[in-house]
Amino acid sequence: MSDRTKKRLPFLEDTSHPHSKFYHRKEVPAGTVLIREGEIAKKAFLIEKGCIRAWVNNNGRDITFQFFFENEAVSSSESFRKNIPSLFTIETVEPCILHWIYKKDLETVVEDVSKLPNLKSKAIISVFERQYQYMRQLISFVIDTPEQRYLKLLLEKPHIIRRVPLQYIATYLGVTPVSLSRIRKRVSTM
Amino acid sequence: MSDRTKKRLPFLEDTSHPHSKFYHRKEVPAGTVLIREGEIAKKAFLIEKGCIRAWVNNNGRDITFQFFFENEAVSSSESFRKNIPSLFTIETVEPCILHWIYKKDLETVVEDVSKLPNLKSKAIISVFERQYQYMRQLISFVIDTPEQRYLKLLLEKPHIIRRVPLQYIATYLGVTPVSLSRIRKRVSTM
DNA sequence: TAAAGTTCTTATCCTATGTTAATTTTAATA
DNA sequence: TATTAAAATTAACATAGGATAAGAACTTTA
Repeated sequence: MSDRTKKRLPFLEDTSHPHSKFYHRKEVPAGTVLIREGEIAKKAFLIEKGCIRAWVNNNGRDITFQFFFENEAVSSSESFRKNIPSLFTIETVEPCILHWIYKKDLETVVEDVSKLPNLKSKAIISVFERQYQYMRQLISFVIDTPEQRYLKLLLEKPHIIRRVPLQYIATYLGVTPVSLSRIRKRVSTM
Repeated sequence: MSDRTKKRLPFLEDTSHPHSKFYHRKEVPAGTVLIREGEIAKKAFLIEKGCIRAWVNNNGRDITFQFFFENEAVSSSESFRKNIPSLFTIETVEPCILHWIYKKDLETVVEDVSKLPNLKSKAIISVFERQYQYMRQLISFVIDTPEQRYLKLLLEKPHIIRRVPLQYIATYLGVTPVSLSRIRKRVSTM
């Protein structure tokens, strides 16, 4: 019997350790949804044991774009930081032992960042922003075709189309310049 | 004449402002390399004016995976943080006005993170780590075929292959389960 | 062990992209 | 403005991947 086909375990008692770094600990079965797409994340998780995936719904099919394993931290960081709906669902793939902390308990971290001297604060915030952009770009690669990525770029970031040579945009979209040229022709005659 | 086809400007004098957030300011022509793939980043940049791309060399061809514009911060953050060779080149697409700070001047930021209480430090470091993973995954999408991504996964993260059902791995690689099944067959008979 | 359900594989057909090369268009330089 | 160079488009061909459906293999449950 492989790890992932073990019988789903019942929830165990909460075995909180008030002095540990993460305050809550629980075993959950495979297939447990920790954060659901569209909801606002209230917890951040640390995986003691098990495997988790992050996925987005694309026309009714779930598209996985990230896996997490032991000793990795997992949360929908933009949702968590900004109180906005999560772009994706976080779900266990195997039965897991998880630690988590509630947003309110972690909030001091986020607040303190903004209290740092200006430059430091800016530096850390820019890392968060960059991460968010990378994630969105990655999700676009797993759910969209090159043509869809081009159309999104045209709609969402027209300044890139205007200011950047086609050859660079092509590779950015994951295709050759020749193919992007064909896509543009196809799109313009629609 | 479009922005990007303006004549390349000569380097101007350094107009440092000791009391500004970023200490150095310079105009550079289009096509200027700010950080070269394989070198260790010593500076972080802020774009006052212009456009920058990040690209990786793939068999002699450059593959762009990110653009940066006005008021965005740019650096090879892993190279910067860990003194390791940069995975990519950072190059101006248009003539740019840039501000930068040297690593040694910013080092207090990074150091201070590690002096934060344990949990805060861990949280911020995990954001850096996550960003690095997103970036690598993104680069893999722009430079590799699905088959190459599968082979890399097999080599670099065999635990994912072992522990995760094929249907999830397929979408993670950007293909359908049917296609991944074909790829596995193709690969196993080589 | 048998039955049912799920996951994975295989087959067919179609289409979009890669590759290479030639041509046209646009931009840079004298 | 003329010349040259670079970038973008187009054409032709080969191929990998998407969609759908059917079959095989594997798991779970009774």
